[in-house]
Amino acid sequence: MKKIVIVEDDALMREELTDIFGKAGYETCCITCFSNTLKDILSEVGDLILLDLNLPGMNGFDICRQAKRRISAPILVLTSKDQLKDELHALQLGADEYLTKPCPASRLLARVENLLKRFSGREHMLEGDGFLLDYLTYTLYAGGKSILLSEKEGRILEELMRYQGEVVEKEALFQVLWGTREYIDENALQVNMTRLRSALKKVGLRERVETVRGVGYCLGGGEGHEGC
Amino acid sequence: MKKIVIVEDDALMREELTDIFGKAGYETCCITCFSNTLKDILSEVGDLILLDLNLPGMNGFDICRQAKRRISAPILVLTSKDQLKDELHALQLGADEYLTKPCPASRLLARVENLLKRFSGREHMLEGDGFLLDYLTYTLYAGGKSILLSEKEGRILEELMRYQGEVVEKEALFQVLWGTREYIDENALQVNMTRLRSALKKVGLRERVETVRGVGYCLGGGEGHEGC
DNA sequence: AATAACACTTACATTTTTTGAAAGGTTACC
DNA sequence: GGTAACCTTTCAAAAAATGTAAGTGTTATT
Repeated sequence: MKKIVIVEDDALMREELTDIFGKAGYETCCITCFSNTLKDILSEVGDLILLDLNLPGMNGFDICRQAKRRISAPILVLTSKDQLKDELHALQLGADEYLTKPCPASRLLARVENLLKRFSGREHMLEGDGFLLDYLTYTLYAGGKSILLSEKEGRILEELMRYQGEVVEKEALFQVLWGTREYIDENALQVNMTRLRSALKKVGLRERVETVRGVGYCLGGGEGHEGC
Repeated sequence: MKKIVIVEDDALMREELTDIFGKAGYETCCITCFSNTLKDILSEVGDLILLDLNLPGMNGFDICRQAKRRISAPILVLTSKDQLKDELHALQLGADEYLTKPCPASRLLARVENLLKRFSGREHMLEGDGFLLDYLTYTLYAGGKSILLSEKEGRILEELMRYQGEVVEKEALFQVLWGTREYIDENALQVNMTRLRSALKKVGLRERVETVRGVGYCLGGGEGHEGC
């Protein structure tokens, strides 16, 4: 049973949505407190996020962008903002569908189903800037190609992607790759980093992994944006 | 450069679309003769199909459904049919997006970009009944899981999927796996078939590969439909 | 129901791939 | 220009994929 996470501040609307999806055979989960919305969304494991943009005291667009970076579930924005520029903005930030209220239940359901279908099999995908990683099999998709990474290569890339734009310390990578820091030669990490870089190069992703001397590594976007 | 296949009977509209996408950096290709539309669509290798539903002398819905079965590119329906039921119908038949005319160029472009992004990395996916196979890396997606198949397992499944519902002869599989029939023990195929089946079972796909005694193997749907 | 032909499964040996150690080269910074 | 940090290549050990072998199960025919 697919689970939908509903992020909507209007209690009445929330009830209606819960009802619609309940009847259609979905499990739902509502976020009702908006003091820590993003964290709450991330901690709920759902198959689709239904997001209102008009949330009390915060920017819905920001939530959309941040959530998209961290989770692989599709985001459907359902909002009363019916301006074209809002739609374009939301889509650009990573929303996968944009519907305006009022919206017939049948359309909503059809679009939800459509999204879920499109994303089926993608539950384990992390999105990077111009590429995708399946972090179960370490399959890397980019530039119309797909290649397999070895476990170590894949695990490194996964970690860098989860903190995209931030610096991941070498210590953290040791922990992730070997579960410990002890008895591991630093060179082992470097060798695997070299291998990852050359794999990335094979699919046209050059110069993505930056070295931060003395600290660790950082996955940058194609060209300078971002920065935590 | 991404290529968009435009299926639209109004010449003026066609010109406008070509212009819009051309300026946005896409390659376009228009189908102008509608005596053999489906075949023409299938023979064009594009990254996205832009489909009008009101085509002379034929049912746009049918085209949508048929095309979806055969190609992996996303289908965007752009039509003047603004009835909700048409939208639902098209989405159900496999359309990936549904927009009604008139549609601002910016919205069209945003949605197209969105679709292309969603489908990037899926160029090498074969669709089965309830599962997907990346036939470059032999990554199998099903039941919310993804696993890697070994080369032989993957190559067998790929072949069976390409002739889904039909019987694939053992001879054909020998050819596909080893490039020849000679000097290969039939048991080698059987062992790999066992391994494939157990891999399928791991992701919840039981009893999919049927044995046709004396002839070969056949990939059936979940339960009885299809048939050569 | 006995037989023979075909299909399936498991264990093991061979080959291939992944991985870390070693050694030498390169780069950034004082 | 010297030093510390990082990168790269090569090689050997460990892990995974694959075929062989041997035995078991199933089906069709008599």
